[in-house]
Amino acid sequence: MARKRNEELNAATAEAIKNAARQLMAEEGTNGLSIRGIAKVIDLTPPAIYHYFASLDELTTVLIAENFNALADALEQASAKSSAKTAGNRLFDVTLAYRQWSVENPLDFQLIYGNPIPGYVAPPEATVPAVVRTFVVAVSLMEEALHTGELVPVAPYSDVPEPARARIQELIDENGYPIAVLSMYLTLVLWTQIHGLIYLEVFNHIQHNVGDTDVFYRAQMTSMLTAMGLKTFT
Amino acid sequence: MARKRNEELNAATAEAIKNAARQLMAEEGTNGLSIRGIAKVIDLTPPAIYHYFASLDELTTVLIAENFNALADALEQASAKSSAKTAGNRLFDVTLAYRQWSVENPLDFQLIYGNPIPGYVAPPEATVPAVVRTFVVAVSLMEEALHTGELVPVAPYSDVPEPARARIQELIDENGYPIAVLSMYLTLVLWTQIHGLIYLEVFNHIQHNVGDTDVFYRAQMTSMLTAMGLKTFT
DNA sequence: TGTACATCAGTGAACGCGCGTTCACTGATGTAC
DNA sequence: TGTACATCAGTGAACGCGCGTTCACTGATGTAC
Repeated sequence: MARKRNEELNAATAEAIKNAARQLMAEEGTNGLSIRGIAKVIDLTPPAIYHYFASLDELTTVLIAENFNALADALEQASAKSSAKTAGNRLFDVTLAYRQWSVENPLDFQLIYGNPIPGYVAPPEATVPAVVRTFVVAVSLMEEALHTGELVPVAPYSDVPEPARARIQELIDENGYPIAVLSMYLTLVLWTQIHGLIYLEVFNHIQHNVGDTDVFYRAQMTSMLTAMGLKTFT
Repeated sequence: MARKRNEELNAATAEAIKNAARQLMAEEGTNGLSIRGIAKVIDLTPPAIYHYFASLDELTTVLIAENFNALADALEQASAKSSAKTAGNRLFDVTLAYRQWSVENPLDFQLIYGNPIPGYVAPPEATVPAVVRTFVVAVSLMEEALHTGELVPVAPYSDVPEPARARIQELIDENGYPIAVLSMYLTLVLWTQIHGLIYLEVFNHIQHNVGDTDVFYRAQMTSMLTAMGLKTFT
C-alpha cells in the first residue's frame, strides 16, 4: 500500500515533468525545452529530473511517442464517434480531427513533424508504431469507401504512378497490410495535402491569405476527396 | 580607388559571414547559427562581426530576405527559361523549380518556412516583398492559362469558397493585383500542396513511403493541375 | 508498540561548455599637406 | 618624396547568462524485527 502510494507519487512527478516540458515548449518553442527550465517550473533542482529520465534526449523521445499516440487517439475517437456515417464521411471527419489536434497542440505537432531539435534523432522503434497508428485510421476508411463503391476512382487519381506503386506494394507486403495499393496511395496524397495546410497554419504562413483557416481547410478536404472520386459527400 | 578597394573587401567579408552562417545552419540546423560559431569558421574574433551586422537578429533577417529572393530568382528563371511553352506548362516547370530550390537548399527553406528561431520574429517589411515575388511568378502564369482557355475550371476547383473569396478579393483590391480571384485561389491551393510535399521531404517524413520523391512530386503536380482543369499538359 | 535499518527522492556544489554583447584598445592602411 | 594625422577593421578581455550532467550527500519515509 505504502509502496503503491510511492509509485503513484513517482508517476505523478513524471507527469509533472512532462507537463512542464510541454509548457516550456509552448512558451518558447521546441528549443525552449531544457532540464533546468523544467526544474524551475516544477520547483525541483535539475538533478532531481534524472531520477525520472536518463537524459534530455530520453525525455524528448518519450514526449514524441506520446504526441504521436495522442494524435492517433484523437483520430480513432473521431472515427469511432462518426461510426454511423459512411466511410467517406468518416474519413472526412478524421481529416478534420487531424487538423484540430494539430492546431490545438501546435508545439506537439512541431515536435513530431517540424524541424528536429538540433543534434537529436528520434529512435524509430519509439515512434514508428505510433505513426502507423495514425495512418491506419485513415487508410482503413479509404479502403472501406473503395470497397463499398462510395469512392469511384477518377482520373488523375485512379492511377498510381511508378515508382510509388512499387514502393507501396513493398510496404504492404512487408507488413501484411490488408489493403489495396490504391487506398494507400490516395491516403498518402491526402496526407501530403493535409500536412501542407497544417504546416503552413502552424508556422503562421497561411492565415494572411485565406481568412478563416478552419473553413479553408474543410473546403480543401472536400475538394480533394471529391476530385479523388468520393460520392455522396456531406 | 583605394577607398573603393576597401569597400570591396568590406563587402567580401560580409559575404564570408553570410556564407559561414549558411554553412553552420547546414551542419547543425537553423539553431546552430551563432555569432561565435561564424567567427570561428572565418577565423575572426566574435566582436569583429559587429562591424558588419548590428546583431544576430539583423543577420538572420538579412539571410531570410536573401533566401526569399533566391527562391524568387529560381522561379523567375524557370519561368523565363520555358517561355516558349504554354502558360500551363510553364506553371508546371515553376512548381518543379520551387521544389528543386527547396531540397537543394533545405536549411534555407527551413529558415524561411520552418519553425522560427526561438524569440526571433522576422520584420515584415524585410520579407513580405520577397514573398510576394515568389507568389507573383505562379499567379501570373495561372492567370494567363485561365485567359487563353488552356485552363478550364472544373468542379470542385471552379468555385472559390467563402470566406476565402472575400479575403482574396480584399488582397487584390488592396494591392491592385491585376488578376482574377480564381487565379489567386487556385494558386493558393496549389501552393498548399507544394508546401505539404516539400515540408514532408525536407523534414524527412515522406521518403520512406514513396520511393523517389522527385517523381512523386511531379506526379502530384500533374494530378492537381489536371484536377483543376489544365489541358494540353505535358 | 518501539527501535534499527534500508530505501531513494531530492539537494547543493561543481564541472566545462557555449552564448550575445560591450568596451577600450591597436595597428595597418590611406590621406593631406 | 616625406611626414603627420585620421580612419576603422579587427583584437582581447570581460560581463552575465544558461546549459546538461556528475557527484557525494541528506533526510524523510517505509520496512522488518
